[in-house]
Amino acid sequence: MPELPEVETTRRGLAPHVEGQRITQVQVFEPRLRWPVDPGLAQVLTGLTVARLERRAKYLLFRLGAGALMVHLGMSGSLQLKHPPFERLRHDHILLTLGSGAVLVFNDPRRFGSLHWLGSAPEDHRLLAHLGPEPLSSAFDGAYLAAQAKSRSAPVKAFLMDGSVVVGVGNIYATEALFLAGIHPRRPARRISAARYDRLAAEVKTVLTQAIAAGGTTLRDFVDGSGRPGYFQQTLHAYGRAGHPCPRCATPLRGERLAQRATVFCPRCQR
DNA sequence: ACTGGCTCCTGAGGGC
DNA sequence: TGCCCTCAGGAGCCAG
Repeated sequence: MPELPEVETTRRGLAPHVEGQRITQVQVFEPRLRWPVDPGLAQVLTGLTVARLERRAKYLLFRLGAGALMVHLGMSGSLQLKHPPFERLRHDHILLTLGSGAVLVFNDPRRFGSLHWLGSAPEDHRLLAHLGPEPLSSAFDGAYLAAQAKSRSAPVKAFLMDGSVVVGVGNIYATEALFLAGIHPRRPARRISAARYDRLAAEVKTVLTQAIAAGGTTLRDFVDGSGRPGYFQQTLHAYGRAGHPCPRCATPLRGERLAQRATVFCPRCQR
């Protein structure tokens, strides 16, 4: 399920193959995604050239002139570069043919992903305007987290996964960062010291950086721009390991539901 | 200003 | 073998 490392892995893999390329054909086979695909998308994109492929939060931004094509992979989406002839697979919803002859294929079984055309000032779009800082930027640190947490009674895990606080930290990496920082996921956000937030911010950066280096986490269906899976799942300490011994103290890890999400933690190490 | 719950969707996996 | 049920989850949205 794509979180920030998976989206960044996709961006890095695709960028050299799409930047500078003209979009020569757009085929929409299934417009019913998280948001309905604009019926005019094919018309507006055709003929434009991709200047740069960027990422903001978990959104990919294909910069095209003054505008941008914004793509979200949802939780089962992938963008792959394919070379004709190839067989269109089930759930291949949208195909973008490039001047090079390669085809960018958007596949998404659960259709939680989306494509938007942002005609001008992309960062002002309602889906981007209220996002928090990037977790790997200098704007994100313990002091920032502590300040944000001041009036928050919600569990720290929900706080950490709130995109208006910090972007890109989904269930897997929130679970891992809290484990590494030794913080109980249910602890109210405002009841955590500044020193512990320093540690948490550092662990978020560490786990995301390592996951990017490993090509992301593939639990079921994530593949990068070339169809390759990630292998960070081999490094997970807590996520998906409920009932197994804690890697640190061997106490059985506990699995619970928190804010509609599967949550795993060590009842002894995490306070 | 926050918080928690609901919603979209398909496929995997377990039980029988 | 096959069917049915449950679960998984990103994140926008809404009611309280």
